[in-house]
Amino acid sequence: MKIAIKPRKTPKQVRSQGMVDTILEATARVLAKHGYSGTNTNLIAEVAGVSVGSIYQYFPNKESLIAALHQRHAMQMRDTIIHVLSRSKKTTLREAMKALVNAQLEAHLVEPKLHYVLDKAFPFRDLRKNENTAEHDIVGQVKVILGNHRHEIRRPNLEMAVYIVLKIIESLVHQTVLEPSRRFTLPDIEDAIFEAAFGYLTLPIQRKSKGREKISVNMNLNT
Amino acid sequence: MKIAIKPRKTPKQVRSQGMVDTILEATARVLAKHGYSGTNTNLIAEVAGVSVGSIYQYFPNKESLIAALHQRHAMQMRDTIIHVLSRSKKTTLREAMKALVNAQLEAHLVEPKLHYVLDKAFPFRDLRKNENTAEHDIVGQVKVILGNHRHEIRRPNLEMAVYIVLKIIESLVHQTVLEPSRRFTLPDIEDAIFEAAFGYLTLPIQRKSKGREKISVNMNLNT
Amino acid sequence: MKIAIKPRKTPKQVRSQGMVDTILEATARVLAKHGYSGTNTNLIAEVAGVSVGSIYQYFPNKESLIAALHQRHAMQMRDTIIHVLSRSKKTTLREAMKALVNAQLEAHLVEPKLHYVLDKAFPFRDLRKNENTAEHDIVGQVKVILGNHRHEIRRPNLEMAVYIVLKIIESLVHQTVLEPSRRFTLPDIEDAIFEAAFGYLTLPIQRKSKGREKISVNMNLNT
Amino acid sequence: MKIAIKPRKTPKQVRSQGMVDTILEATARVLAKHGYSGTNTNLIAEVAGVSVGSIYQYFPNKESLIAALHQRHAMQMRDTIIHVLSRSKKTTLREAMKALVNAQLEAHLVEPKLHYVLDKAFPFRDLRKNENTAEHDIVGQVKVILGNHRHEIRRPNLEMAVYIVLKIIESLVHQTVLEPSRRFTLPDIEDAIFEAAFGYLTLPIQRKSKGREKISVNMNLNT
DNA sequence: GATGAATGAGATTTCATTCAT
DNA sequence: GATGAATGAAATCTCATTCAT
Repeated sequence: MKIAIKPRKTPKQVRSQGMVDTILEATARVLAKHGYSGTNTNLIAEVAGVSVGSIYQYFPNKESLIAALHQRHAMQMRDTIIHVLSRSKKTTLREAMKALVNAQLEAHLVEPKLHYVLDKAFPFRDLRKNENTAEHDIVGQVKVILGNHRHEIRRPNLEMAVYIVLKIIESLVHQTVLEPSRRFTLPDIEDAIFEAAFGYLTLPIQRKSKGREKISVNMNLNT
Repeated sequence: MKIAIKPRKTPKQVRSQGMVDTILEATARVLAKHGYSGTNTNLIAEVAGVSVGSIYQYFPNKESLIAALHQRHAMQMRDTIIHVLSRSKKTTLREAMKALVNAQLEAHLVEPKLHYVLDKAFPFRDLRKNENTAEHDIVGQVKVILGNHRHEIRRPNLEMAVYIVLKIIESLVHQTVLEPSRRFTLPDIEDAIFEAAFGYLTLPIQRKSKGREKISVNMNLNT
Repeated sequence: MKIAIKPRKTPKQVRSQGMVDTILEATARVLAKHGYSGTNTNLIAEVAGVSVGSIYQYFPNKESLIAALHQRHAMQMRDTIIHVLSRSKKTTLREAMKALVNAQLEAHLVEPKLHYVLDKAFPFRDLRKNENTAEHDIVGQVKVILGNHRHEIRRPNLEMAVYIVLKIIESLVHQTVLEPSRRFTLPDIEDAIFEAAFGYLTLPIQRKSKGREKISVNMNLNT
Repeated sequence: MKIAIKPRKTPKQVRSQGMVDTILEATARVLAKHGYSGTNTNLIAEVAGVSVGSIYQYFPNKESLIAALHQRHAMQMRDTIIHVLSRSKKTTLREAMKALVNAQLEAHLVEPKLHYVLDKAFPFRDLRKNENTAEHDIVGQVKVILGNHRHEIRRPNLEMAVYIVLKIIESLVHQTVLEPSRRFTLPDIEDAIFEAAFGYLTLPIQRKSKGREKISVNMNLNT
């Protein structure tokens, strides 16, 4: 079960980079069309108009191929989001949050089916570390923006506020994109996502109710 | 790809029911330990201490096996949540929401790795219908509770409020359980999830900003 | 390059043992007919009249299959040799050595082409350890026999004499079988092998010539 | 399976010859390090610091590459042995045989692992003809030397004596080099090899035992 | 009903060889 | 000549499913 994940070559020649792109593009198409378990290297090669051998010229195995695709998408998303955020640095918190929600949603709506597969069907492992760079960059940007509006925010811990706000947006965006509601329109949902994020940030502090029972369940995931 | 999904028989004999349980239990264990792509019927049979043939006695194929497991978990979760909600019908909105968050979290913390797989790596779309019964029940309960506190809730569309609140809680709970943060404690995250839900419900209405640009991306998932 | 070598199951049911035998038989036939590089699992399965899957039911990979065959042959040879030796325990050293040479030769002449491949084309690794049991048994028997005739033997170190005598016989037998001479008859070669072994054992000791230059080449094989 | 075996060209340019050497050197290294089945042209090219294409500039296929290496080694060994033998033409039989054993051993100790592969894992039968020139030369030299000491040698057939003596030495040297004994020192084994060869040559003739049963096994290798 | 050995289509991966640059 | 990306036939191996016992 232990498999190399890194790409076999990091090709720097123009020709090779084209090959890698072609392969990843085909992988994305196949993944989006046939789902994870319907995806196989021969099909990818065929769709890419390339021979199977070429895939293994650049990726040591199927997993690394999907991992690379995953990483590429994380990067693309980060770029989109960072770009949008940078445009809204000087606006109100409200506008900034709206822009953030909108950016996330837009980024995910580009290839929703692919996102679905990449996100849902991805055989876990902690390849997610690949995303970390991307996520780290996003967190940094958001922290700056929330910092700029510290006085409007009611949460005492800014670090946590950033974490939770991003999770709220990310989670709801995923839900929206992956299992779109038939009952509500996208703009309405977009508004709702914003309201959840903004509501969280601005909800007045409440003194803790004492005596409330707390969870004491074992959270060990390594069973 | 067209496969029967319903279990082959709905055994009522005690012994058979035991067999089915044993198999589902093993499936859960294997799924949790090896992930979706590492799960195969022979392994399940081995872990169950049963022969492969017996699996096919009760399930027409591998997919139906996982579907049954999925359904079982949805039922278990529904029961947990309904139970908790029923206890908090007459309290404040705040307390009800806290109870709801707590119930979801508790329900998911029981077998987090399995939840991860069932939720993330689940390759079917349509089988989700299985959950619908369960989800429908939950939605009904929550609508009653929110209805009981309609005056505190600022969202004009109650249907949507129920949908979004449940998604907020579900999404954040999943996130929390599947990729637990190392930086924040579980109680703090639990509070944050509550604040997101409660903040959303109670955030004062804002008149729509006019001229805001709207998303117009094609959301068609069937490419 | 690290591959499990042990058989996957050590089947004890009659049915399974038959399968394993069928597979090994087919492997031997294919190996003998097509050589190592012409041997592949599909061909073996075909020749065995069995499906590929069945091979992998009992052997984790191709190598282990050939290793098992190797081991089986080592065992068979040991049995043959031990049997012959046990019949000649009370004869003269001369007769015992003749019997030993004859036994080795006979054992190897059964399936010479297979021996060729198994011995020559075997991808090294130290799977040879499998043979060790067999070899150990043979060494033991020969030591007893040489011990019975200690007074006729001129070599001071009996251990070494056993080692060298066995190597002489084994080496020459291999040579004879694997690349049969077109110029000399088998009986003549058999006599010659005996004479080499017997000559070695009975050659009068010569006091070492001093000052002779010795080899000082580095024998490290792990480059 | 029918493949041209001769090198594609016999390059006489200095540069080309350097290329061929580089390739053969790399082939030797790879073969010694990874064994026959672990050897592939891409790896050879990489180790040689040369492109695969260049290999096919000089060798029509992989087999011819290994054949060329094989031939080169046979030549090198012949040169070493002929050289040593020529120095000991006028000495005693004993000294000559010791020199022969020593020469063989030395020649093989240079790259034992490579010898192992070339000797053991070599999959061709017919290519051995390449060696024949070399072997023929060696046989000739040894025949001269044994002829010079005909009176000391007890074997009636000199041709056969030469054949067997060479086989004894070659076989035991191979054994020694390929699977070095942990129990005996190299000088002791060297002495033993000499004793085997010398013992064979000088063992007094014994009148044939009459009624002894002879082998009558079919030696046909072409099954 | 239960069993599990057997199946074989199909997936993954390798590597000798070619050929455009 | 030299290069090495690309090829694709062929090899290895997997695993859902069947069926004789």
